Amino acid sequence: MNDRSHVHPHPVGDVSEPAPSRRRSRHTAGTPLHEQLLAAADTLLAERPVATLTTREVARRAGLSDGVLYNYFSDKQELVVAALTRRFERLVAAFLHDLPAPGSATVEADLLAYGRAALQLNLEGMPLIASLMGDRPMLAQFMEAIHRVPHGWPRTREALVDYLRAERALGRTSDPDPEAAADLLIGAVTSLALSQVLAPGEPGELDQRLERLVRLVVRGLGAPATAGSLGRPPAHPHQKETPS
Amino acid sequence: MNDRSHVHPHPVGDVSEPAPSRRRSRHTAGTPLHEQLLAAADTLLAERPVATLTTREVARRAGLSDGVLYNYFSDKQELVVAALTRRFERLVAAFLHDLPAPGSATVEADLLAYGRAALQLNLEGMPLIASLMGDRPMLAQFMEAIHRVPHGWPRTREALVDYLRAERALGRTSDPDPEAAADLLIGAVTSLALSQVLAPGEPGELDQRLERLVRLVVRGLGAPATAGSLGRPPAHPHQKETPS
Amino acid sequence: MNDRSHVHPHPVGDVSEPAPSRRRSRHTAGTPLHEQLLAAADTLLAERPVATLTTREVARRAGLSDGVLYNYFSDKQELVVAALTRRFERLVAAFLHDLPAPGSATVEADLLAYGRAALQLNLEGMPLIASLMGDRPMLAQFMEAIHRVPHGWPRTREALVDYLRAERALGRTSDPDPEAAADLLIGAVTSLALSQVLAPGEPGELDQRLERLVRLVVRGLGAPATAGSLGRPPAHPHQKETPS
Amino acid sequence: MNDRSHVHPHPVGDVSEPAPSRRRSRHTAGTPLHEQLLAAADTLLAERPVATLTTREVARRAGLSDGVLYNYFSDKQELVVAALTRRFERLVAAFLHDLPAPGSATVEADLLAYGRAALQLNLEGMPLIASLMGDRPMLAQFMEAIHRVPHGWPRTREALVDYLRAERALGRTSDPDPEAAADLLIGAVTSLALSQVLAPGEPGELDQRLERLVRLVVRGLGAPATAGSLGRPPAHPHQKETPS
DNA sequence: TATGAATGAGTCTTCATTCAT
DNA sequence: GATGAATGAAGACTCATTCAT
Repeated sequence: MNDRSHVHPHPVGDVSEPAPSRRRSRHTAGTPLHEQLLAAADTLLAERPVATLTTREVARRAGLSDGVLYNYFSDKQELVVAALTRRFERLVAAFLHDLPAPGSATVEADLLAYGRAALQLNLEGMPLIASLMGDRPMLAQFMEAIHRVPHGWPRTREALVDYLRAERALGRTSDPDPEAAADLLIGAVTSLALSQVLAPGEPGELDQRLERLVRLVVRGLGAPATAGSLGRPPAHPHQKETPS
Repeated sequence: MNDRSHVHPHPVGDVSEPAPSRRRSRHTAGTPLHEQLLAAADTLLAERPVATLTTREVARRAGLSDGVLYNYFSDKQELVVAALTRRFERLVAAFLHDLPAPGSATVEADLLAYGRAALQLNLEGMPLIASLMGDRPMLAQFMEAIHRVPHGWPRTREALVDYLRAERALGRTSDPDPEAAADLLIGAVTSLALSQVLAPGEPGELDQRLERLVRLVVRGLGAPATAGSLGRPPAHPHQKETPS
Repeated sequence: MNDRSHVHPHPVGDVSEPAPSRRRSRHTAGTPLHEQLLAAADTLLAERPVATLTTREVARRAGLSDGVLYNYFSDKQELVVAALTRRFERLVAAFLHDLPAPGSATVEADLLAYGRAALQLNLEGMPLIASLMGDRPMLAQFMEAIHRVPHGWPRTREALVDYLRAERALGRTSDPDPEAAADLLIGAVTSLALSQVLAPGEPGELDQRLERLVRLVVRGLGAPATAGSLGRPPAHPHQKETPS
Repeated sequence: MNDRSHVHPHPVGDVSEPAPSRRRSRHTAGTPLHEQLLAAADTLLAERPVATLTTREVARRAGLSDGVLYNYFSDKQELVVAALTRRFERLVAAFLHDLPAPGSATVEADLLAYGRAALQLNLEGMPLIASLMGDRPMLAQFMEAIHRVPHGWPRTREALVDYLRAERALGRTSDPDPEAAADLLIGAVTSLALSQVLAPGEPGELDQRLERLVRLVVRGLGAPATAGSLGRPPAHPHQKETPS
């Protein structure tokens, strides 16, 4: 993890397997058709904004007929939210999968790993969430669903806070406020992802910006930056200035 | 500016235009219809996501007939993007209006002021931008429009970078990388706004998190945190309260 | 066929389809809706110019709801062109159905039979084609469709050319240029039909003019006119004058 | 006129001058604005099918405001019909302008000249008439207008009939039926123009086909074809056959 | 249960026509 | 008269949803 690895360590592509969802409006849950529909909506969601999906297209993608949907979901919205939720949970799970353990490597390297994973999560999750804002009822239903899951969305922040607390306990940082530090790093990553989504640019540049952010955060944490292990920060791409 | 000012120094509510008369009186006070339509779209935009606007509704809100729109805009999209752009520019203008000058107050207080303004900008601007992601052509047109304006969106980041460079020049910080610091603070604010928009919570809490973030950033900048000068977080920013 | 038969030997009136029940009974006798829509457009086309059809009207005529059209055709234009094409092909088929064989009867009688069939074709086909000229994209699509059919429109000219060549081979004419002769007769018929369509007059008169045309053509072909078999040319309808 | 001159001896381009039309619905006639509107509609008509004109476009083209139209015409239709009529009259006038006098040149050359003029008339007039068929009320109004003019449309046929009668009187033809001969030539030309309009092809080819048709007609008229003066008929462009 | 044909409300857009100025 | 802003009816097309089979 010390090298400049990809920003996509855990590409969360399309559908994997069911992960039996909780309860469904009708009474069917892990039914094959139920599954097929979710999977179809899921792949479609990977391609375009929620608002552009049509029930017919989902059905066609699932290789099913137009009407089945209503045997397994009360609504188009219910189907879409379910697919959205699943997709989101997969993203979160991938994120949580192998975060660096406190005490391993350097704090800076750990946070960089964390940041990269978070960036990946945001790059994929941002469009989902953002385009959901165009549909308030759906957003509401989605937020409700996402918070019902025990280790969902909120866990991502907690994980970082936990890490930062542990490092402080280990004496590797003198971080006065792990939560603020977490907000800072998460925020930076969110913002990076947002700008990338709004105006797609070089992914490489993204990583460079991330490194610089992490370095600054580490500095704020009171831990010595081990700059050497990451290489010198590249000259800023936007504005030429000689680093002091 | 050293005091705990509102998070809403320049509440950019709805349009101040003539409040379109309920029944059109064949010209509504000489106001060009162009303006009326824009204003109508603008107020509507303050209420709900772009995607939910219909041409008919905009017209009705403007107190005009269905077809007028096409006498002033080539498209529904053109009208909406224009309204969106205007709204956005108002937000940006409000943000840029009174940022703290380098060297005034403490760095921490300055940054907090900056952060609050940025938070306000994001709170109002986020829904606009986000819901635009569900409509790629429109997003493209909007991004183009927003970048055409000289002191628009990109200025917000530059303003902070400039501030940080100036403080470093003044010797009040030892910030090695003002741009990264700016990204960090902006990102955190963006992220804060996003989470607030997604799951509305106590606005008071928002400000507290902001303060802690700023404090940490200041620490990262190599300037001594003057925590005391910030005092208690203000009461709710949305509802009007007399500044202490 | 030697007598003065009607000009309408194969009246290609409206569609013979089930005469769409006034109120759709959820499937209308198993007839695919595709067919119903086509038939509805077809009958409408028999009544009025293409440009006056509306999707709603076609649907209503078919006893169906507004949107069905788009389950079977990608476009209003596609439906209309399909109906137009069908109608046209029926006309052509009727025309080609019983053309006189070379060597049968006299050349003059054969050509008169041909001319009458062609006149009929033109009387019905002209309004279809002509009003299509007001809609260039549709005209283009129609022309393409019409030429895709193997024995369609172009066959009508070929049929006459073939006939004339055969007669020459039989020695019944000394026609130096069968194609020009065909163009001449076809053209005259087209023109006759056009003037009839523009300013409807006595159909009987039309036939008289046709006979005189044919007689002249036969003369041009170098075959002896067997005027007797057709009776005297009627007195000129427009200007009374006894033929010398 | 003996050489292969252009098919467009009298290009009837856009508007010339007023030619004070008869009576107008209101009470204005040669008024400048009345004229401007007509001229604008006229030029527009030279470019596209009647059905695609909009009142606004006519007004803009005339450099006038949207509403003026209704001060000079009761209707869009009235304006358009007036413009159409004028245009048509110009075409007819151009056609009648210099027809060959009986006894001049050879009959074949004369008829070829006539044919070319007629072809030109048809090439320009066909689209006008044809696209009018898509609008029956307008067609009716147009036909009425066109027949009110003394030397209008019907004159074109009469002119040829007169010529043929004169030639017969001069003994240069033994034409048994000048009217039929006229129908034949006119028809051929109409048909040629129609096919050109439907499927635009080489204009040169058009002239060749015309020549062959004329030759055949001349043969039918009982006048010796003076082939030499026109050059050999080119091998048929469509189907290879050795001329006998 | 699965199908997919059918529905029809709702969207954007055009354009002839009117009428206050 | 001349203007051009405003109207509003009408048209094409989409798509979630229902329901007979």
